[in-house]
Amino acid sequence: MARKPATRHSTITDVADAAGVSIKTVSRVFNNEPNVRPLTRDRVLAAATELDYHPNVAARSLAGRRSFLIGLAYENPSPNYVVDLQTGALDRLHGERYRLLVLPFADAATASGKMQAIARASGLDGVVLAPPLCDDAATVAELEACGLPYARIAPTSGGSQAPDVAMDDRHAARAVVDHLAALGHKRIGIVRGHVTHASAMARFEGYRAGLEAHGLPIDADLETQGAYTFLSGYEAGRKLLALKDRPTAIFACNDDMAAGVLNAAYEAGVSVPGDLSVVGFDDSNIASVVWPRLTTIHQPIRDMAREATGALLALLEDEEVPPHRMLPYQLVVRGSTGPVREKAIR
Amino acid sequence: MARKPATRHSTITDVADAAGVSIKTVSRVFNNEPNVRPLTRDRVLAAATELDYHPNVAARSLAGRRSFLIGLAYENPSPNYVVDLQTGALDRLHGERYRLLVLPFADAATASGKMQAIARASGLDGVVLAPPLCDDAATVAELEACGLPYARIAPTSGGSQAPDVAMDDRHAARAVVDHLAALGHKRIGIVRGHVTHASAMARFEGYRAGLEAHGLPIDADLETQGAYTFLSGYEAGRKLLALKDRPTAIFACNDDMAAGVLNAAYEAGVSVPGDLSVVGFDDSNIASVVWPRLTTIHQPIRDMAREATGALLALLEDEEVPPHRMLPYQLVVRGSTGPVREKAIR
DNA sequence: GTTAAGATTGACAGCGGCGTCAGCGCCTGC
DNA sequence: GCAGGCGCTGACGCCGCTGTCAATCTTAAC
Repeated sequence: MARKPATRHSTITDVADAAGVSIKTVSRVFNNEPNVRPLTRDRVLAAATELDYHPNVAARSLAGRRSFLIGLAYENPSPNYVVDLQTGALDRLHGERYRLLVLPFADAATASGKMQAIARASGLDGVVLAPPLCDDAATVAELEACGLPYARIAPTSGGSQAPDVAMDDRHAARAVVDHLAALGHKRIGIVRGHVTHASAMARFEGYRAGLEAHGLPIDADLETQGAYTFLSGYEAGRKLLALKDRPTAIFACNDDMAAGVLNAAYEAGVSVPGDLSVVGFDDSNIASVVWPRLTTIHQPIRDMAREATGALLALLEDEEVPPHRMLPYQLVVRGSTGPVREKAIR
Repeated sequence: MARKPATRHSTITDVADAAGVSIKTVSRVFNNEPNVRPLTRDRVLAAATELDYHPNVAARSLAGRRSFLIGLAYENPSPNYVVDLQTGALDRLHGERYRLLVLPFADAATASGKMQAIARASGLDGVVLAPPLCDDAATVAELEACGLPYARIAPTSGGSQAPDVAMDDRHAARAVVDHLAALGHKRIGIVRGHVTHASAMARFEGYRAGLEAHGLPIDADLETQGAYTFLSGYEAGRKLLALKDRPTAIFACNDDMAAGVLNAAYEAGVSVPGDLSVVGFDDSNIASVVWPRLTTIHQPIRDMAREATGALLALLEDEEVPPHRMLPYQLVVRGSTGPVREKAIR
């Protein structure tokens, strides 16, 4: 076996002896149980500090039948997204006893059926599900079936009474159209997101609702399909820019695709934002690294992850949990959008 | 407490009873201990399958005095880097009993002194240290002091006999210069990395060595200091492009800074790669998202993380561990570099 | 056929906590 | 002054598994 530290850590028995109480009382103090006289509590705490006592996680897990481990499951390939997710979850866990296990999956199919095995193998107390995994029926059903508590981030499918934290994709997409319309754009193209992401549909609906609200016609030519990847955005951009009556603005349903559109514009010699305004979605770091920087919707991913983790903790502690929460988004206007040029120069 | 699954999981005793052996024998089978007759082993395995038995992690940890948890500690802010790191570590852990806890730190100062507390609180068996944290003397000393096994990824400071896996930064930087020199560049600027990253020094040395090898003069004006951030790259780029005798190529010591240089070039009306070649380092996804795509050094981050994790596991299992490993890098040539233009047009 | 060295197996004592329940002192109400 | 109730505390039995060590069974050499 591995080399062990020479120092033997003190145990609950040591503390009990030092404080002149029983181990049960020490246990009470460390678990914030009621019915411990303040004086006794202080004695225990003092002894614990003195001995540098820290409860043994494994023993607690074994006796208490809970691991204090929660999983963060996702299948999103974007590093920025993933890190935001993790950061949010860790934010919430900071100072708590719970620890975080990251559970990346290649895709929903991979996750399906394995969730329970993983949860058991790792002894998870609960799971936070990020999109689009949180909308995978099989995965959710599996969790329900084995009774593992979970919370979801920005789910779009219902049918679960687990708590969730979301943002209003539809409304945000609508805000994008409002922004473009205010700049005078009348031909606004869209690069839709991957169909397996339910958010893609919400954004698309918001786009259409926005057009209608501004009295703009809906034109199927302006609606292209992407897959949330840079390449798909690039191709969609080429297609849109090749139209005889091309759009003066393109709304890509995430930043990666918006970056792709930007590239298509460079290639076609279309200047941004002079001849074409481009809007992304997510406010990932890509948005600030391309030129010009992207006008985009800032998704509160980190906040959502934090709140969802909080909801899961509440669930685990048998506290009251609000079933649904909606967090605000933000339209971040940068250099990739500008007023429409009345007479396009070319 | 949290709602518990209605099903009670079977225990080692159940399996032992079903197989007609003692619990110790079951334990032997599940721990791959020697001296179990194949026939017995099969009986145990069959019973375990029948009962859907899975060893209880907490009990194992408590009795075996090891948690099967390893930490991945880093302070690198780049999501791409972080995710590569995690993916590599998880790659190696796949199929093992060990699980991964991610331990992000804001900076080395934050990590220092807390490492031991975290390790104890979470019951870590060992830690994988990523750069630049792995070069933080205080952190390393702390781990040594408390006897916690660890492995390092791409360390540049010595003084530790812990295993490490690295790549040859110096040689890679040298390869960048070779590439540029082969394209005819004679004035090659550099945007150095943050001084706290020891790799920054190695890359800088490689750069200088490359210049010397090609008989190119060393010019202090061409050496600028960045901080591995987009913004610092942008500013360094502006500075270099403002020189009266400006460079025809710029080597930025990471991709973020290279993206910044690209932006500075756009602003200055300098075309890339026509008037200026730009090279990055890391091959993060930024390299493929900017325009033109970056010629860069592909760092085998994922591979290094995988190997370092493997080394740590070997350490934990008391196996033989090669103290140092060096993994190959790769020069990825994309659109941001080209032959020097004899007469710059401007 | 006998015997010592292995190979195989099991009994049992923890690992370090938490849950249960009983014990005891003190306060309240009558 | 007494009974009942509540607040506080401790004894003790697990939780499910691994380490130790002794017991038993094989196997191979003599």
